[in-house]
Amino acid sequence: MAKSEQSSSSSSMVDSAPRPWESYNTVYTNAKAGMEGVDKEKVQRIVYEMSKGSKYFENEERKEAYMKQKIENMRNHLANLKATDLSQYQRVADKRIAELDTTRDLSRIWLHVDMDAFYAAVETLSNPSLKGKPMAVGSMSMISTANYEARKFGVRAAMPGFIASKLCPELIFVPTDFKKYTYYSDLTRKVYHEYDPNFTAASLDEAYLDITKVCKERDLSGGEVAVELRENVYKATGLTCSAGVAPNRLLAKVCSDINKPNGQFVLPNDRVAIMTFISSLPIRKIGGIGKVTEHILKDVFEIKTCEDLLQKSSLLFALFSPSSAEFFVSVGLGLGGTEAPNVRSRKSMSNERTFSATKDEAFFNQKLVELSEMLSADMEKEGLHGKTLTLKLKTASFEVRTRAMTLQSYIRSSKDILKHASKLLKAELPVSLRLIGLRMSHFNEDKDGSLSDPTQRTLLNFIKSGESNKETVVDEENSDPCFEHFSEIDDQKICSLNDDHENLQVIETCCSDNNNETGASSSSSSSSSSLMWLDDYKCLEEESGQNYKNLSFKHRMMSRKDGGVEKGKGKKKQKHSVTNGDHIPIDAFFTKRS
DNA sequence: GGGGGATCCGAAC
DNA sequence: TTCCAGTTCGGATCCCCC
Repeated sequence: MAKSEQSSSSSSMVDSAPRPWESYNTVYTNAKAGMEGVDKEKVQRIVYEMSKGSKYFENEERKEAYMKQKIENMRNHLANLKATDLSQYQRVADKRIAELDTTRDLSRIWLHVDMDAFYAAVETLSNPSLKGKPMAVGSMSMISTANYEARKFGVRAAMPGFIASKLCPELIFVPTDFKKYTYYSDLTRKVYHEYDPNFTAASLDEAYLDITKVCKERDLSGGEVAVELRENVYKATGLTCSAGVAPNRLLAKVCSDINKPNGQFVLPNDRVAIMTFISSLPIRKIGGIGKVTEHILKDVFEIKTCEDLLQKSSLLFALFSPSSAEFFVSVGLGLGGTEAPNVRSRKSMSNERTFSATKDEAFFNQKLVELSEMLSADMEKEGLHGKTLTLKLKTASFEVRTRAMTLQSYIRSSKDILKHASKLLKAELPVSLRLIGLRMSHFNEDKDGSLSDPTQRTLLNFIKSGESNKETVVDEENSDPCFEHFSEIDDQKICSLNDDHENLQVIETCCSDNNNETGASSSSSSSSSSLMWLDDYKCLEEESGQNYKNLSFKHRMMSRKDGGVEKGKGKKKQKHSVTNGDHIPIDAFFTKRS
């Protein structure tokens, strides 16, 4: 454990000296595997002190103020809700929760594999002298990943190297070598293929496998398959990985993080076990809930765990869009994707480069030439032509701007890209920039003019179209982009057409059953003790000292007195006034400042 | 009023 | 000393045009 040599640790600090770093929340202070026991306050202080006064810091402050305003607006809106509105939203929420719960599929066994500190592990493999030493892959400006020795100092991915270096002066930097990582990634994928030929690679070091079939055929449990697969990955690569086994992908992903590194966790295909597991799970553990969403849910609704998402469901339906609210409650129910995900077609392709801030237009033009050539080459590799070109700029003050144009015809050549990109850039001059990027979207594949895989059409599109036999090329513009999180929910919409719902009772009964049931079991220990999450760390139920089992829906938020809702005023048009029954989309709470 | 383009934000790795 | 990435995708709103 890294010891703080200057100030004492947060637990023993009792003086009232100002500690401004406490409110400087960066992603670096969020717990990540291997970072248990890190002196969070020390990390926060160092990051704060090294960032203070920089343009980056000023931009972070702007973003923070923006988020605070948004939270304030949401609170105001919450206060304006009438009791009648709330009970209406409660009915909507309860109905939806009951519908979602009836569509739960416990028939599949999903496995999520995650290589341990992948880039760092590969580098150590090719240079064993790095073993046991704190090491990061990346440069002084940015780190891609850090090994577990470095994480003990608070060093982690996406942290600038100079800050990491301050946190851990002995830190060894190794430049990134994607060729190497791709080679090892391919080796792991060969192993995955043996267990599920249709596995989904989420990145170079992560994959989802449906192991239902292999479990059945070989009469093995999910945990046994995971053990074997991890051994085979190790044999093939010399690298360790962690695995999570669960009835759906969302839960499998959460599970793979529990016993990292070189461990695994199995969540049984049992409703009670799932509800118990999910109930005390911090919302930030869920893929799709990041820093901002976590902040909003905590500050506005006092939602910290997935159980809270169910208990505050009426408020979520009142203040978020239906799709967001549905996502939140489905998380509260422990639902996730169980069908093999559709093969997705590429939506966009981009590249961008950061450099020292400058106003040099000749330099900008040179960058545009390079980016155009790179983009053109990448598009050629995949046989794509694009119609919409987006120029991305980051100013010296870290403000991000995008400027897009949709052309009459599809283009690919670097000459064409450059011509249009230059036009877009010209309109922004003069400007001091630190990044330029180009993105192409709205593709037309040039192989045969159709999408390569007709199954790319999402179920939602299918349902929405109301046509079951349409064989024409999918119109990408009409496809709903939200199937990533909601595909399973969308599936469920098909069977959620009846209006008479007493199903809530079912949930309450089942949840109260939790009182006497075990939640989850670790494959290593086969322990039947319930797992609790406290302050981002897991512990046994007995350790928590909290009663987490009450999933009752009785705790309803009381409506508060009406108050003025300040609407966003900014570049964009103001939203229409709030009317009864209308949800407020999240961005409506923004008060945009240029 | 709806569709689609433009823009921005959030998230993940 | 160094001084905060790159890529991709989805959600949502605004705005213009038909």
